[in-house]
Amino acid sequence: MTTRARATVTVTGHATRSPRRRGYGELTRDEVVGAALRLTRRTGLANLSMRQLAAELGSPSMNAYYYVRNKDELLDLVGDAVLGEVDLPPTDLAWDRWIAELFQNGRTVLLGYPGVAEHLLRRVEGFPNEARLYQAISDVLKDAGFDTSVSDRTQRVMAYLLFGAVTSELATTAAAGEPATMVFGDDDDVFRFGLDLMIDGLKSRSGRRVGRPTPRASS
Amino acid sequence: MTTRARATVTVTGHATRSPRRRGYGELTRDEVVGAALRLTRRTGLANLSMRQLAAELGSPSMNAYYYVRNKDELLDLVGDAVLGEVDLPPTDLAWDRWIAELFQNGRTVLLGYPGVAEHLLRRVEGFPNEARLYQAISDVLKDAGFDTSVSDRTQRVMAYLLFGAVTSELATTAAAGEPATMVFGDDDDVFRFGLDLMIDGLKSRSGRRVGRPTPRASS
DNA sequence: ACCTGAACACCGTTCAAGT
DNA sequence: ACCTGAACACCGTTCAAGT
Repeated sequence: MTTRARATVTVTGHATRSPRRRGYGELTRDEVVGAALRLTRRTGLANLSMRQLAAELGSPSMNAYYYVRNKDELLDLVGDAVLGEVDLPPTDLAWDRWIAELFQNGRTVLLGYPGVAEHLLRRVEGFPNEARLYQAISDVLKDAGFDTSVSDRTQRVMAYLLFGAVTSELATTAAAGEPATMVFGDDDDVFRFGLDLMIDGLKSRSGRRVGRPTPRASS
Repeated sequence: MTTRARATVTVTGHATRSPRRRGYGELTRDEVVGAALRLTRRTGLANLSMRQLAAELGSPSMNAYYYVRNKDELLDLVGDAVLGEVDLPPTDLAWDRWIAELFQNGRTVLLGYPGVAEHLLRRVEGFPNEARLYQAISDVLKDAGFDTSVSDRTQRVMAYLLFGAVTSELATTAAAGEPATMVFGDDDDVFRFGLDLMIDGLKSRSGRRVGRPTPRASS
């Protein structure tokens, strides 16, 4: 039913242009999302307003609405673009290490965009980069011998852990003076612990495949 | 440093009074929180404004600010009051069943107050009802033979799962027409699955105590 | 001690009007 | 096709002024 095609925004994020004033017709949907990404990195999604976005675009008013139906759609695009920055671990890893690494990559990326994890918790639709990640997880878990019901539930449950952890971590570090001065290197620890708990739980399911390395083929 | 004592709000939630106009000096901090709880049940924390709160209190303007420093403090009180509605499972359960039941209780309660799980993700301070829950979890895990480093991390990680799951579930059911008509009885399934994964992971830690029922004493 | 109501500086969104 | 700027209906918060 969506008329306007949903472009696979692959904005480079930090690389895009600065607040310089635009001429007529020089703006694109990707630049709007790019500006939103920059703003999110700097001040967090919670402090991103359509008016600040206009300022970041060098536009005197609300023409971003020409490229985006409403703010929520913009945030969806931002969220999916951020997911696009999450690298897939090398395919020759054993499934348990692959999963752990993927979600740790996800955490690192999301910590750089305050508020995005929180938004992703409320918006799960089928955006392209999200679909890419979920497909990859499915493949890996299937190769590891888990059936789709296990793999579907695993990815949802790990996403809850990831988004929940990042949201909470960002909130508490922000509450105690912005700089990374905090004692919290143990946030990493806690997240890793949660991941391990789930992975160990998976291993104890479908009994075998506990110690076996199971390196997967390249195709 | 906090001058005004933080009362252990134990508001009954659904039982408190309706929008009738108040006289002079009839308002209390607990009634403010009670009104906020009612509003949250009905329309969610996201749609709770200080002006609507005033209306719910039958007050023509912003006198709620006399009882609450700002909106965030109000939301903290609401959050902790909601946690106060979570019942502790009977102490004669084995630790793994106790944990599972507690978090399922938590999920049920939080699903009744849209937005509260999301708020709790950003605010972890030492409120009384939250402290009660965390203390209870610590005790149970300690009795089960886990050391404090495991138990501390476990409760954080399970809280992430709980708050993340509830936030996501509420968002997707809200996105598809409010009534509980959805096919999602499997939200329960997914959450239970995540809980089991973590509990199984715990069991595979400190090797033994896998099958043993370990009923705990009454003190 | 508690309550009022107007004010300030913001929001998201819409829309006639411009080029 | 794209951009503007004012307008609408909201926000959270503050504060002089009332009782």
